[in-house]
Amino acid sequence: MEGMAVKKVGRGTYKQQISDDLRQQIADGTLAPGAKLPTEAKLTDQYGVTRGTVRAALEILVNEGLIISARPVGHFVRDRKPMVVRPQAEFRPRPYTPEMDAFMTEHEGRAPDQKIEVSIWEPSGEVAKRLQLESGELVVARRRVRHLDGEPFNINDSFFPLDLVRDSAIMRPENITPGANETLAELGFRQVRAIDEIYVRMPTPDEVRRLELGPGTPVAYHVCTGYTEDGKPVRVAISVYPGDRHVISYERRREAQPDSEA
Amino acid sequence: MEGMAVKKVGRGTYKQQISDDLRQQIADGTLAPGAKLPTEAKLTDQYGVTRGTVRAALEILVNEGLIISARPVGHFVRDRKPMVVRPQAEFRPRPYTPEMDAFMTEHEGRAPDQKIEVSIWEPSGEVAKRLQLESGELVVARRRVRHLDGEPFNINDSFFPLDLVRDSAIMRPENITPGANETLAELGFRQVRAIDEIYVRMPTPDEVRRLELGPGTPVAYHVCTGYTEDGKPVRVAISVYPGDRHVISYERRREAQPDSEA
DNA sequence: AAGTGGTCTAGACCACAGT
DNA sequence: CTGTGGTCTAGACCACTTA
Repeated sequence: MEGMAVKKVGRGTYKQQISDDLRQQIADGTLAPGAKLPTEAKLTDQYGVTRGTVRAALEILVNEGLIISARPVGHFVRDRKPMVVRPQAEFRPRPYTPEMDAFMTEHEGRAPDQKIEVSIWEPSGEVAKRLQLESGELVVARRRVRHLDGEPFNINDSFFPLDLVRDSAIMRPENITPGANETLAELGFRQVRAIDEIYVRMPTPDEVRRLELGPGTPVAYHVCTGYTEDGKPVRVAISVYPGDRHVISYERRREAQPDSEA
Repeated sequence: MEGMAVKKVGRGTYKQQISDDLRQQIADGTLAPGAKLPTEAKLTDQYGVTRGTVRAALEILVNEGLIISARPVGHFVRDRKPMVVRPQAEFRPRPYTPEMDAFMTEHEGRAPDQKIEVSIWEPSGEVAKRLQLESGELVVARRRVRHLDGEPFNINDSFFPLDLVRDSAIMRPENITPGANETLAELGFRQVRAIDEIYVRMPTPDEVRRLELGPGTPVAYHVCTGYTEDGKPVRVAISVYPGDRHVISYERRREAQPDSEA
């Protein structure tokens, strides 16, 4: 039988030994993707520890994103990237076709639910700093969650200084067909420069809620700040990409294959 | 007093209420970066629950990467990006200066420890698939962990089909000054195309060990596959970037500020 | 020596799905 | 109903660092 008793035999704590054992079974296919793990009670017997210890071991695997807990049914091996997602997505720092998302999505499925929430906000410190706002200045937030096949796919929030866009199309919750950047340009704030920052981190509870994330799912956090000719920041776009639903992928041609000599 | 008893008052489980409370204190600066949290015993008193429940709450924050546990000293608010790291790093899909890393690092500090482990491996499924190897074919692995100021900074492993590079400079553990790609080109395998894939996920235990990662630290996982003119894959480079030590950052100029209208 | 967090046990009650 | 995982309690022992 797999999962023999663990007491006194191996190295490390019990929960480590147990999670290592299960992780190995997942890696070598003994526990295939989608397979149901033994119940906590069974694992308790097999390994000869208490339920709490078994749960601690399972929690490790949950936090690694290897298994999920489907509430009163059991634990299951997670489908690694069962994913719809982004084959051949564009990742181009430089303009190719205007109005193209730096992380433009090629969806075979549909992407409905362009519900955009427009509201006036006191900006978070992060946004205020990038827009160089004095304390008390407000921003217009255009917040949306993009969906794909009914599932939340990513977060796409944009922030503009309220002073700049008051009464413009940007403040209306409809989709802006020419694009917010074009609207901004018509208001006299054409962006000529942008700084992109990409962070990798665990999601906030708010992101967990909006994207319906499971445990063990990190996100890529992309902040794009757009500047006008004279260096004034006029727009901050924040995108959040769940790690389990996205692969950033691109292709390079010609000579000089980077990634350094190793 | 902050952290009043939690029983029966708020919504959600106790550990949720407690972690929410602490998270709020971290967000609003009541608990500044680097600050020490109350001991588990104190929190136990303050919230009126058992130590196990307090620990469950703290574990949530640890897994979110908000706090760290410095073993027998206490829990501390994590310094968000206290980081050396990559201001203005290049992120250029296209060649600018040859031999430049797609994720080239600008280090103010030093980057010693270019220890490279060269070994002959049975390739993992991931590598074998990308190199289109038959089962049984071996690869040469050049594995290294780059350090910055003595701390592990990222993983940089390259894999080449053994047949192609046998007895070449690639099999020697020294740094290859002209670059592995140049060496490969001299062997007749000039790369003209590369496919990059970037995943965001939690680290494997192996990565945790090599990079000395703490809990709650996701990684960006970058796979670069290089192809010759006739479409033969000759090189797979795998880089792993800890989320707590890297910011991928780049700047764009000129018109067309992507990131889509929102 | 004292105090910290890390681990484990033993037992209890709950909400929720499927039978 | 039964069985599942989710939560919580109460108490114990340990390893480690610091004073």
